[in-house]
Amino acid sequence: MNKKISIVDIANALNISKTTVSFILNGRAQEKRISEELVKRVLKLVKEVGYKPNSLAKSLRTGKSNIIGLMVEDISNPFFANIARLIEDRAYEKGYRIIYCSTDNDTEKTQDLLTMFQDRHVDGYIIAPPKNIEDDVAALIKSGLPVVMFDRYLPNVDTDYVVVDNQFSTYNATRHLIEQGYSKIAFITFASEQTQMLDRVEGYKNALKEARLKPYLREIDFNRNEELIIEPLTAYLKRNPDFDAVLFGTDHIGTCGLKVIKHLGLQVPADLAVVSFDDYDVFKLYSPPVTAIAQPIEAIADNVISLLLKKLDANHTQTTQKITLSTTLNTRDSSRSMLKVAITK
Amino acid sequence: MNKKISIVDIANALNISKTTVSFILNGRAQEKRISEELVKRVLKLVKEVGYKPNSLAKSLRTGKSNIIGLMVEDISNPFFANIARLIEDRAYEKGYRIIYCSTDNDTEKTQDLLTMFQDRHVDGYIIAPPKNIEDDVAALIKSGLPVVMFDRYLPNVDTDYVVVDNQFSTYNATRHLIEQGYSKIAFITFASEQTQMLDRVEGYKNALKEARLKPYLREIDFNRNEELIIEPLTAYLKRNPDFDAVLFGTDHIGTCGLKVIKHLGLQVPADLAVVSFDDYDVFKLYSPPVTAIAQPIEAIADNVISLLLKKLDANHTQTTQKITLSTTLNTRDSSRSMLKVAITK
DNA sequence: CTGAAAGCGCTAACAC
DNA sequence: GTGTTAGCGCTTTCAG
Repeated sequence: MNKKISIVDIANALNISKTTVSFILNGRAQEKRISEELVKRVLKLVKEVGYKPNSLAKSLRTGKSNIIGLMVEDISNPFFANIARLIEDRAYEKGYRIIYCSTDNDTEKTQDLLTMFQDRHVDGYIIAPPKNIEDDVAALIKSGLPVVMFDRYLPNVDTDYVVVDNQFSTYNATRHLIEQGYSKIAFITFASEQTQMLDRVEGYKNALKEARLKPYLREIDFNRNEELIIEPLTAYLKRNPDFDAVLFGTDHIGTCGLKVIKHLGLQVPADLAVVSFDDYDVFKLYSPPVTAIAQPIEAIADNVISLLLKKLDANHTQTTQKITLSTTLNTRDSSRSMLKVAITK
Repeated sequence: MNKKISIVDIANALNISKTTVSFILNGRAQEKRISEELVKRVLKLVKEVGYKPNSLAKSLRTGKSNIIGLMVEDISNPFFANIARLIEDRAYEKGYRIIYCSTDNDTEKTQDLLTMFQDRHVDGYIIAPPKNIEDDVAALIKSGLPVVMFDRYLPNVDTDYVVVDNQFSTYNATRHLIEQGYSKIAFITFASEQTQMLDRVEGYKNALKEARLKPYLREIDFNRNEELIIEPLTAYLKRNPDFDAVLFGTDHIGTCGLKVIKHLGLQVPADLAVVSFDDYDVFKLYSPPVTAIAQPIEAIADNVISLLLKKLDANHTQTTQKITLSTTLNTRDSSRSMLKVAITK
């Protein structure tokens, strides 16, 4: 029923024109010097009948929607789910609605989604971009749409983004392992050509090079089926029983890694010290607790949304901003030197 | 640039009417007996210039959008995040896009979101309903919109839903604890008047009554700030050192519970046996592994989406369907009788 | 087979 | 101060 009431209906009911109603509803009554009394009558009727302007039509006309499109890699990944949630909250406070989608790191799907967002007249875009999406994003930006990226960025596209200092994070974590006396340190991560992964690999390698140690890098193809991650991981660890420490490149691979370690019956850190990127409950609750690189999720969300809101603001005369936040290495027993662990026991 | 091309442009370019173009684009060329040659020319041009029909305008006209609105309680909760992801996948295969939002169990926010979905001409709704939303959902259904609920349902609204057998699940889990020799069994969960929670409490109570044991129910108010869950939980456990087992009502409270248990230095299951609703990595990886009630996430997602697609289908002459799926109790060491644990060691 | 024209609900010049 | 009117881009009846 509500749905059928249009601005015309309420204009007719009051014997005025829909323009007047439109002005009043859009807060331009003053400006248009519409009598207060009329304004009241209109507002009253609107309340009474529960009239809601059809925002679809509005968007069609204005090109604005108060909706922000958020594209994460995979909403079932805790990192993205948490960020999404925080961004949604912040946006909601400011009167924006968020609609999100998972890109699955699939370029085609992302393009498709981008198109959908675009002709849904989304006002702004927050994207964790998959590969090969440069052109599409560049086109978006060129046509004046506000875009903010996070988690990773596109080196060849000049746009605002919020990322963490991936390179330093793994450098620092690796150094920590070295300082604790480990020397055969593997880095196991997902194969990816995206900035965040490349940087993490880089940081790991740098730390090892500095200490004149040999790197052992294993990149596993991502797969939604966990078995297909666990299997090569198991094989790799079995094939290299002499590793004394391992650094996992993401929370997901870290979790899989723990399963493998548990299954193989390895003692942490005696047989193998462990550090993982991202810090979640699994790591905190594991025995022993796992050292982890914590990303500042709240700060990421805050920065992303305020960057976007700034761009959404009428006077967007600013240049692009690239924000790099730092992570925290939460050291726990999984990576302490075996000596110290023995002592504290 | 793409954005500016409209159906008129392509009609003009070919010197035909936009009607013809529209027909061709909507696969009604045959029906309208448009020459194959023309069809080809149109399609070719469309490809060339990369014309995409503006779906906003299309929706305005047809009232259809091929978009499904999905409202979960909190997207950062793994249960909902996983379901959302699976539903998104299934829908995508069928040509539907999903837009999701978190209701936060906030009635007002949900109403607001519902309105947004509604005038975005969402084709169907998938909702994990918060309380006091009966009227709004009833109105939705009354106006002929397809609605499917999941995780919980509204007893007073006759609609399709997919839930799990909550009552039997906790009954079964509690019985398991009793069989393992535990007798002072607490049930700790979030305060809620929703069907899923009420059923879980009921199942727990029934099992205890059957065994003539006393129930110890503690309902904690939900809070986004984990501290405010951990604190009362800690207090409750400290106040009742004689509990020999505890059943947690959701994954979230289960995770918090583990933190508390770890912090208090309690041995599981010697000091306290543990079972939790929902089965996630944290429980599998904990030492000892935690017995958990696993919800059939894939089946829930499958059923939800196929129910909705069925309703979306033109001939929706069917009555409402209420689907209740069963859970699986994955028994692990956290709830084995202490005797057995000793033996297997 | 194809085209003219109405209209989805709203906004914003432009007139009165 | 208020009303008229022309679209936004598309679908669809109804005439040719």
